[in-house]
Amino acid sequence: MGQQKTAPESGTRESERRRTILRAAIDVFARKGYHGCRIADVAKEAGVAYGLVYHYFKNKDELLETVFETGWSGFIARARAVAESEGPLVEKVRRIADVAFEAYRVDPRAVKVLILEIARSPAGARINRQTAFVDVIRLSAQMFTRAKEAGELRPDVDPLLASALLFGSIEMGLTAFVVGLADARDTAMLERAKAQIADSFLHGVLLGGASASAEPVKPEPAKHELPRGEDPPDVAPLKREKAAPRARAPKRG
Amino acid sequence: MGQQKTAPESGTRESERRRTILRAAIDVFARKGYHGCRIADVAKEAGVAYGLVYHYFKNKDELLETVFETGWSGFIARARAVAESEGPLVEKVRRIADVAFEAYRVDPRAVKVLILEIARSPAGARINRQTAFVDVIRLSAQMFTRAKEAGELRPDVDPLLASALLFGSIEMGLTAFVVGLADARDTAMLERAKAQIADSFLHGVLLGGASASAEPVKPEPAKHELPRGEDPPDVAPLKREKAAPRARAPKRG
DNA sequence: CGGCTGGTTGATTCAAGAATCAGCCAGCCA
DNA sequence: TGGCTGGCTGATTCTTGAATCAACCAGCCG
Repeated sequence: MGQQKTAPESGTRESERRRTILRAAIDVFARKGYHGCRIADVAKEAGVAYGLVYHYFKNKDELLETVFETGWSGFIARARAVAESEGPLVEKVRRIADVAFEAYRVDPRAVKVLILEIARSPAGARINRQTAFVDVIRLSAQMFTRAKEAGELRPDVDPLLASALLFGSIEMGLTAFVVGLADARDTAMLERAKAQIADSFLHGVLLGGASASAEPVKPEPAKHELPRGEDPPDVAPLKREKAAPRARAPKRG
Repeated sequence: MGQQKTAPESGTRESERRRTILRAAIDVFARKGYHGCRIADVAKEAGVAYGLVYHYFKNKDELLETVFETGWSGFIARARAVAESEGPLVEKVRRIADVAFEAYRVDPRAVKVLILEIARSPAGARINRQTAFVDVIRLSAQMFTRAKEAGELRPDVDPLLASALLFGSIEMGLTAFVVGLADARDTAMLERAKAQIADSFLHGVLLGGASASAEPVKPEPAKHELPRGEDPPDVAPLKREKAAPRARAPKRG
């Protein structure tokens, strides 16, 4: 009684429908959060019958898990390629930032789900969510260890910590966009953010203080400071969806 | 008809029971996550009848909200005090890192809940969870803006982004402990992490490259590199609790 | 001492929503 | 054309767990 769920057709060409549903899931998760939405929402978003979701995915958890695997595995692969490549640390760090921001550019919703729902919260139980997160950090920690042996790193810098800090910076940088603190439509801002993350990180970590070819990527020196058009949009310019799913009976109102 | 729930006695001396329950909630949330636990778990942990939880808290959400307010407001207050104080940026940044790590030292569980459940996830709907998070970033962004005007910051550094990066680093540094990547019982490691975060961040951001009085706090130059006793504990040394709450009927075999 | 007050109990109620399943229908082969 | 296959449907079932509430008890006051 095998699962005919995966790939009814040839290898990569999994059912069109399955992908539609997955896509819808990403969107809905991004909008309402994993716990804040019901399977019915996903089905509706996909324009598909409720039951069909269960035809393609064992349960809600597997849905999230799949979103995770799909998105994360791609990122890990790219990050690993960079981390294990040859070349100066400076380059690698910049390219890792590239990978992350490119992922965001291509599919912000997916990144949002990855960051908000999966990377942290003990939400979807199943897979090694945390483990996976930890994996990337380990991966890049090795990179730093090698860099350190090669004398590219300040000797007092702990590779593991450095790795954590790099991804912390990247993640929080992205979070700023995800959460709406910064305007994600502002491409220039994205570019600047990416550059600044790599730069800030490197200059603090590299052996030779503020040297090490600071501006290689962006041509403009320092065009605009706070790229958003208006001044700081009060408190939170984020979308602020419906975001109040639970709380059925307010006890004594 | 008013809520006799809060503070049946004098102001600060809220019912002993209430605090017991709150404490239990923090512990259980930290262990299983907000969505992964039932009120019954909290009650059991507190050694208290199920119904009593509802005597002191309107509902599950309010419980999380209270955990949030309790923990976060303290942190914000301290962070604000630092950010708005007089003195060189270097000092302030170091003190902010202090505040965060001190909070962790005092009550790691609470910090875990704050980081994993509240700061990010669209979990507990109610309060401005995200807003609060955003607030701190704004707060420190102002600090950076002023620093920049005072010429303490590289001119090409965006204050908002810098702020995000600082907290990203701090948060991810803490997450490393929260998640078990690093051993939280290793006090030296905590100290080093704190120092390294501030240092790395500053040197990349400050006007004068790698200058600016690097080692003010820690006396030892570079004692141990990877402070954990053993070598990298495979994949994930984290507690790995039960962490598989959902998934009732596995459909077909 | 007897009855009142308010913290405490936990079985019961109830709604949400995950998962199921009995079929429907479109395309295809004989 | 008739019947078969398998993707697809969505009302129905079933489980979970939040929230309620009627009763209980300990101390206290009159």
